Amino acid sequence: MAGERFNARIADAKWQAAWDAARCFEARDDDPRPKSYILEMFPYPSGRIHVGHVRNYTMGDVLARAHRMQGRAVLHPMGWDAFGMPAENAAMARGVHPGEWTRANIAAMRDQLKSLGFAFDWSRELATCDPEYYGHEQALFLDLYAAGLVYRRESQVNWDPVDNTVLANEQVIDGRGWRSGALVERRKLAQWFLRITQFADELLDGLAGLDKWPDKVRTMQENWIGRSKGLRLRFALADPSTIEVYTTRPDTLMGASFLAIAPDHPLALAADPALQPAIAALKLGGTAAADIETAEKVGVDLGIRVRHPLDPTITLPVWAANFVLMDYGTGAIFGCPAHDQRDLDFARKYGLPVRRVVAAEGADPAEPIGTEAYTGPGRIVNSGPLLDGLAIEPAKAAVIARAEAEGWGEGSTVFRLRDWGVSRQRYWGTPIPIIHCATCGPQPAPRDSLPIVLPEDVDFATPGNPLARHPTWKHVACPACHGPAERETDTLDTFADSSWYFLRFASHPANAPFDRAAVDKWLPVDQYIGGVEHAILHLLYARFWTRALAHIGRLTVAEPFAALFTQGMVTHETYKASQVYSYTDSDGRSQIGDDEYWVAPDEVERSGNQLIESSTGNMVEVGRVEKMSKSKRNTVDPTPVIDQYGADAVRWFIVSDSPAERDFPWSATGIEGAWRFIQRAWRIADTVADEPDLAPTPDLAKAAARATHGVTEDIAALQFNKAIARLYDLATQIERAPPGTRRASTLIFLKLVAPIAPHVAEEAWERLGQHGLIVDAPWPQADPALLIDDTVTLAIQINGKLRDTIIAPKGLAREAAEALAMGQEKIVIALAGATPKKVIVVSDRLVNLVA
RNA sequence: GCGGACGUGGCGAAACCGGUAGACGCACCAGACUUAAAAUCUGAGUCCGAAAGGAGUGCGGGUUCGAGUCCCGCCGUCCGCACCA
Repeated sequence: MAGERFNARIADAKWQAAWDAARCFEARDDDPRPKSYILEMFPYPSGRIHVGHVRNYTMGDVLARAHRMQGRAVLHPMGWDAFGMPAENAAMARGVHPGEWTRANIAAMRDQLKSLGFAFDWSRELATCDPEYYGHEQALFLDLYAAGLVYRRESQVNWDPVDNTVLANEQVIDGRGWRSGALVERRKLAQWFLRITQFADELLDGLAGLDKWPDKVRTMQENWIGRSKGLRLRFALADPSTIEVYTTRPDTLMGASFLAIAPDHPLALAADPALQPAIAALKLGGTAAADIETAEKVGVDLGIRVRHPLDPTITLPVWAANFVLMDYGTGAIFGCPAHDQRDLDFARKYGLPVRRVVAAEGADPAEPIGTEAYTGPGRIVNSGPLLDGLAIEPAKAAVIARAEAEGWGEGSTVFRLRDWGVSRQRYWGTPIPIIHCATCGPQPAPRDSLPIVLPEDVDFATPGNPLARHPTWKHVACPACHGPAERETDTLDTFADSSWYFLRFASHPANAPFDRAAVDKWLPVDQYIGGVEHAILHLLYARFWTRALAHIGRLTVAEPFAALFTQGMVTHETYKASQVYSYTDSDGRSQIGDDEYWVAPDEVERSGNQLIESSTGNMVEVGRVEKMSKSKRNTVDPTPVIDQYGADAVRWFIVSDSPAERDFPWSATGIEGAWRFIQRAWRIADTVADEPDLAPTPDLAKAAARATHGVTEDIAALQFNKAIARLYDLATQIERAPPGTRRASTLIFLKLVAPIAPHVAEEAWERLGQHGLIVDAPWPQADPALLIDDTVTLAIQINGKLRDTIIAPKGLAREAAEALAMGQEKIVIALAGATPKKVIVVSDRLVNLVA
């Protein structure tokens, strides 16, 4: 195709077929070269690929392809996180079976991914909704069960009292069920838990070794696990019983003015029947932390009084309160309004006393607390001889020592981290392999009954879990007594599916979840890439499963992801149109109103210097650049863009400009710019192909070496935007070099481009008469001698302000640099005969004359 | 509410360890080529100012010969919060 434009449509298909035929991207377990496991977080098959996926997988692909050219054995797999709520929502809304919906989505999305030419090892593809996958997950669950890492207890869920169903947090909108609109309440249900807290110390301490993780993610996990030292103490009631409370601020104990317990605390349930309706009202609202924390703090005085452990003459009232949860700690707290904002708000609302017990250094201990709790440092005041005058930390120690000596409490380390509730009252998930028997209790399902497969004939006409109401599925014999029993109808949280998929990619035997030797070869993942929204839950759960499997002897590796990269979101301008209409108001007068609505990018067109909506001609205003979302209609489907510009332009654009960890604004003009560069890269090769092959000029050889060095570093650091800037530079240098001297540099250029834009690189490689595929070509090496410049530009400053620059030999001595600077005409004029008081010379950088 | 980040031209950004702010790209403008357009190439391009010069990295202070970078205090925006994935 000499002299013609690069035809992406033809080239994309041609080279994708060539890579397929050569099975380029299949990883071999017996490959002796150094391994590189590159993994992007696998997608939920929601229907279509969105540009966020394209960004994520392009980043991983560039790295995988570069590593491959650098001579490593690369494992770069892809699969589907295929269980989840949207499939059931589709089933309810459209009557399609979740499995059918999911598999159709997978087929469509796989085609889309293939059209982008990603170097995936498709032979290892998996979908978590396949019994071949989730059966092994059930086996692993039984292993954890046998190791004592699984247990069952009651826990709160969002309950919709109209639909009689459990709601996910996202299905609770402003405290109401999303379908019924009923006020949601918190209700208790027996549920399965994984004992992640047993690994709390390990998971926390293990973060220190993850030096290739972003600091922010490690900090978030640290705070999430939240190891703290505090005091578990008991307040005595009038009768011999006690209420147990946990606090991280035992130093403020003398500031306690009330106790608050969860509305479902045994004492609250045992309170005066007349109070029960008020107590029940405290359970309204969702279980999400943000809902609970931001809801108005309300409570009910239970009429119970407890004695203060440090001063038995003080009695404190016990309240039931909506912000205390039975699931956290002991389900009871002591309120110290002076030094905790939430307690202060509560105390002010109900007229409870506020007693300052901490004062800043030098501040008046009698200074009353206003509307803001004091949480800063200082000394203990108003707390009696035991504590007054102590700093906070010694005061904590003193209270703990006293509690332990007198037997009413003990110091303890607690974690913010709670055990992982994995039960979901839903159909489209991995069935929990447990059988409930009225006589024997819960029994693990027999190994030879795995996989326990989901029934296909289910109905979604009514809310609730279709597994529970299926006529036959749950009825089985008890494995112990063989009497009639019932299967667990809860399914596993989909986070369980994504907690070990990276092991199954490394090794996928039919008769076991994975093979240890193969996993040991490939793990840990050398580079994991995904959205920062997974910084806590998914990454913590995956770390936990890996550690738990190592703990029970199934694995050697303890940490699954050696390096983590969290990429930013793809954003787009939003567009709003307005529709003017007239109506008659309640007084019978005619009025003009206007409705604003969102317009999709492909419905916006330019008309003069005005934007209009194509279908209606309504005026369109450009709104903020925001995360792509269906509600704002600012999403872009990559497929038409690939059809128009080709895979390379899309890949090039999506990793250009914005640093990978930051948000990336997609724009129609941006993709055109990328497309122009792909054409330019082809044009360079096409032109150079017909030229003789003479030695490059020194300048071009240097430019190619600099680009090689820089691009290699930039790709390794996932700084694709910088690599791309260098490639633009090198393209310019090649274009400006004398014809006939640029063949070698062009070949280097193409190799450097290949990981990002592999199709045009192959086409150009072939045009230049090279044998074999460029994906198999070795990565270029930069000659270190070419990276060194013999001249530098020195900045000359007066009082730190730039006055001139000079080109000087590299490594110039400070006296010579100073003399050179002082001799410059601009400097002589600026100094006007004055002698600098001081001269600062930074070698090969600048001379600063301080006047 | 709690936790974590981010903030540099019209826009996306770059700036090694505190040392020439704005590389590279997008958009825009001017020019070349063309009968014309597209494509391509060349150039201008932070702001104020005619220029000399001055100001300038969210805002206010500080450290330093020198601050986008370090410190203190604000403001704004975004993300996560355990049943969304």
